[in-house]
Amino acid sequence: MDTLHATTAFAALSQPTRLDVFRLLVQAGKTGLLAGEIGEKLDVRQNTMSANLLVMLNAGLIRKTREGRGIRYFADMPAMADLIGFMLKDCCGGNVDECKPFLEQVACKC
Amino acid sequence: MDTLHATTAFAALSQPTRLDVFRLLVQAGKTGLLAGEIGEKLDVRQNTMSANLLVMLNAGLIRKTREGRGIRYFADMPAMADLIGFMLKDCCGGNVDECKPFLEQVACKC
DNA sequence: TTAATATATCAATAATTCATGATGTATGGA
DNA sequence: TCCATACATCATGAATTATTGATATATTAA
Repeated sequence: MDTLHATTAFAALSQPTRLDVFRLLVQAGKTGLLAGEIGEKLDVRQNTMSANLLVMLNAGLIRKTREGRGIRYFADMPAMADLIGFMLKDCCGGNVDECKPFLEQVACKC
Repeated sequence: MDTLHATTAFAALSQPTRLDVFRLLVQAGKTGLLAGEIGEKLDVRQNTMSANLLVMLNAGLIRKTREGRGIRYFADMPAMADLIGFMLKDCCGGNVDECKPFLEQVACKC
């Protein structure tokens, strides 16, 4: 992870449709979603959705596999973990006490 | 946190100088940094830095307090925790086993 | 092979974002 | 009060990004 990869990823997340797509895929977990399902859920035209999915693919935020006529998309969780790690590297000046309440707030609830 | 706030925050992080600023402030912790110090460390002109700091302020990623002639900036860690929480809401389809390795990767090392 | 379905690509316009020079404002010191 | 320091704002042109209609490609079914 470097600044270029990170800014590209954040740019991909900085557009409402794409952020919605990413959150849907995060919630879908390993099941993922077909491109058509995503477009239908979010009420976005086919070519617009395709362009947005490509932006997210290029940013390394999502992955895809063909499935018959459709293409199934997944959130790339390790990539997201990398991104968060890069952003928060050496956080809080290395002070654990300062950092702890932050970590508790971030922790996943599932 | 909603999609508008989140996309605004990600847009703020999608530009190299601003991402560098945020990471510097994360590392600075509660000490923060003066605007001038930030510009000097990153070799960015005064008005460009001021504009970029304003974008980050408006995005809710950083805070500031006046200190004599200078202005001291800080990363807003609770806001960042909110943002990450919004992005990862109901992650992994609620499946703890699927989620656990992700959490371990994200965990702060300090 | 022909048609239908699912998705991707292309070209073009509209909108947004960026860095910069110039200038304005706030604070502290002489 | 006058000046220097520290930072913010404004206006502008250049570059990037987003959406869309039209079209192309890949897969499956008839």
